[in-house]
Amino acid sequence: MLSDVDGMAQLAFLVMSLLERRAAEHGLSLVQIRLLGILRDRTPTMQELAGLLELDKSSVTGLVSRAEARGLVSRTPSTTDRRVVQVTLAAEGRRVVEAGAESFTDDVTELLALLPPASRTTLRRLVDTLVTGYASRRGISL
Amino acid sequence: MLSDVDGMAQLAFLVMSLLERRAAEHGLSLVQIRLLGILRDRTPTMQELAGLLELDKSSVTGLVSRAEARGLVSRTPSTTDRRVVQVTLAAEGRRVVEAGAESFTDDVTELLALLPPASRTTLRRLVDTLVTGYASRRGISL
DNA sequence: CCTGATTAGTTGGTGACACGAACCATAATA
DNA sequence: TATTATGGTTCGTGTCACCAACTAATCAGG
Repeated sequence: MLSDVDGMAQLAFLVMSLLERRAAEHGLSLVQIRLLGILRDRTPTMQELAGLLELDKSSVTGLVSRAEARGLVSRTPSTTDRRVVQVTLAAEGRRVVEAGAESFTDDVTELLALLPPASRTTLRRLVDTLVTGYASRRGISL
Repeated sequence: MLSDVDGMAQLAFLVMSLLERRAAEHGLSLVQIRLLGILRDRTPTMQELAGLLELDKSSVTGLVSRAEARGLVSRTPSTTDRRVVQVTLAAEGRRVVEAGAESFTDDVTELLALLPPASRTTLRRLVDTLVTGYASRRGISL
């Protein structure tokens, strides 16, 4: 049996691989699909995106510019602080990220089918505890 | 509570983040630490590495060349097929990957401390089932 | 044994994407 | 009003992804 550490790492690589594959189907990279995922339910500033994606702010500038060039997102200047922009999902971006999410859901469902139903429920609980516990500890909004 | 899908994705991002941070401490990228991790217990060919890392073989050429330039790995020509090279962990590479693995183990241990001991055991079992089940299905050697 | 096909790995080109330093415009503070 | 801090961008540099094309070596078939 895999150790805790190897198990967590291997599972993470596996899930990343599924996500990358689905992102690639829409001509997107992993970080692009993460960006669009974040924008599904909020309109963060560049700084906030940098924090959420754990990237340098200059990386976020490039990432958002390339996504904007493809019509996936748009930048909205703040009305209260002229230094600030908020990033918003464009219609095309929403279409792409929803389609990707749907395919990825199929992949995860198929993966979890390796477990009996009761174990899936147990896993969901444990994963939720880890993710929300970790986010709490780091002061991150999911 | 997070859905199965969001939970798996968030957990994967979290674990990747821990790994990336530890890799960066040794001046390594995620894919570099993955490469060294693979080389801990085998000496694969370039083709095998391409398969394990799910990368184009030209990407593996670059990755191995950069690692070789840093003294982390070395290429050994095959004695049975002059087209083939096998990639081996060098002493420095072994030092780096063991140190990284140790730090990452600490991170994972701390993360799992969010769960009671019985749940950790349960999680390890479930994760093992998923990872080995998936590998079996894909015909992958872990 | 020779020839054509296939394979292993490399090279070159291209674009994405990471970071750090420096910059400009704007906001906040003294 | 002047100074400091902040938000985002630009520029330079290096990694890293893929694809096409290449070279050298191996394999299969006649």
